[in-house]
Amino acid sequence: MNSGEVPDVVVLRLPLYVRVLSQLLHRGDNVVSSDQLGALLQMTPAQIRKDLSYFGRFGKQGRGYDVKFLREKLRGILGLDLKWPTCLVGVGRLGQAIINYPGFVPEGFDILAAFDSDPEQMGTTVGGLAVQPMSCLDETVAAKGISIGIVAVPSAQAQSVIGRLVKAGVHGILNYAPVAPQVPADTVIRNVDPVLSLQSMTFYLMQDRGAPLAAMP
Amino acid sequence: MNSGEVPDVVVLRLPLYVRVLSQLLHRGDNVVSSDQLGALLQMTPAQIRKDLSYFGRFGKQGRGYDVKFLREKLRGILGLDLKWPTCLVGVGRLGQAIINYPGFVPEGFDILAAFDSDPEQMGTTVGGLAVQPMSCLDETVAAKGISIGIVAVPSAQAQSVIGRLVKAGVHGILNYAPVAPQVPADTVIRNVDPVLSLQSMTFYLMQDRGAPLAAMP
DNA sequence: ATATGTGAATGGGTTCACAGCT
DNA sequence: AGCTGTGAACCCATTCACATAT
Repeated sequence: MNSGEVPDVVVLRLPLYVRVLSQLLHRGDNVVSSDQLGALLQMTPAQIRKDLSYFGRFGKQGRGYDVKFLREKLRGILGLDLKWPTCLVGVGRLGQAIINYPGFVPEGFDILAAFDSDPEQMGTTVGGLAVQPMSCLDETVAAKGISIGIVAVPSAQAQSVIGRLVKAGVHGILNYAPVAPQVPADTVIRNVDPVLSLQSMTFYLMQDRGAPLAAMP
Repeated sequence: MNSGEVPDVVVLRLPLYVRVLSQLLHRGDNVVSSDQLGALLQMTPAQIRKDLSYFGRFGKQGRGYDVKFLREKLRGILGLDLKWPTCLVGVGRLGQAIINYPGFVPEGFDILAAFDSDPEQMGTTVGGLAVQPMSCLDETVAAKGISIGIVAVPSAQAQSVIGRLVKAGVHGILNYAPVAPQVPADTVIRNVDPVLSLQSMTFYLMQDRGAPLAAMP
């Protein structure tokens, strides 16, 4: 077991492992090998074993990993067995889609408050939450112990909103605005940016003209 | 100039450069140095210069880069000066949010068709597009020359929908379903997965308890 | 027999540092 | 003088291969 620093790329892969293990559990599989996991995730068995070795020894030599056990361990390491109080800033079309997305809550990310700077939004309700003005942000974040902020405001406002969230005590930001915001070193930020994804995809699509689709017989 | 293989990480960064250059152009800046770009993107100047060197020599020694010129070059390399016919599969809440998102079209990604397997959706219109049954997929993809598919269906259907898109001739997939789909080697896939992002974030938030926020004086 | 856990080897991306151009 | 372009050095992640456990 390696108790040193864990590479960021490894941490990024852990949730993927948890997800596959959940699927296996659902199917009724009790044991998996790193070979099987590798096939499901399209990665080498060695990488999976190495990744896991940063956190402990979870397998049984000759057998493999107990699905339920490994899943619980990884969930604990990631803190997925906890509730994470979350808030949303920006309740436009995108914000509404986010708050109504049924995938966050079952994973422990409870959106407990919604904010918007538009006076017209005040008094309205989104996903069962009363939309609050930005002036309530500090108080609500403190009162509800909110540690994660989801940012769904226009690009021009994103940086300042993120600054306010951080100042209010939020340490994690999920940003949907197409910008590269600056945050303090002790703040974790993740950007959801489908346009960037598409724009790097087209590079490869361009090369494709006449790519090896299938060898002629 | 290095005409060999370009690392994938470099391609992933190019759209970021384009975006910053667009901002600079908008502000009226005509010239930038790799130092300035590095400060804006929080990366080292050396990395920016190295990245660009894979594609050519775009700067002027002693001066820096002409913003407009570099932006045009990078847009050309990525194929962003082209129109990319795109389709959407899945017009549920998420799909509707995607099709109404105003960020795709101005970047050249035109959603020209929408599909859904739900019979109740047939005949309805989403974002100005008539929702088509899945049986029309092959024909429409061919007829409109669609090369990119956006997948916003439930997890259980995602893999089969992606398979159908690929078979229909689509070479790029933007997948919103929380799964890790398998695609042929000549197909490019990008996953938009905010839950995974949050789940790797909590690992660091957990470590934070008592983290170095500021040194005591 | 079979599959983990892990040092060692490998490979690839980032940073350095300086030659070269303006 | 100032900043790019780039081989070389460095660093870190992945893969290998085998000792080890069941």
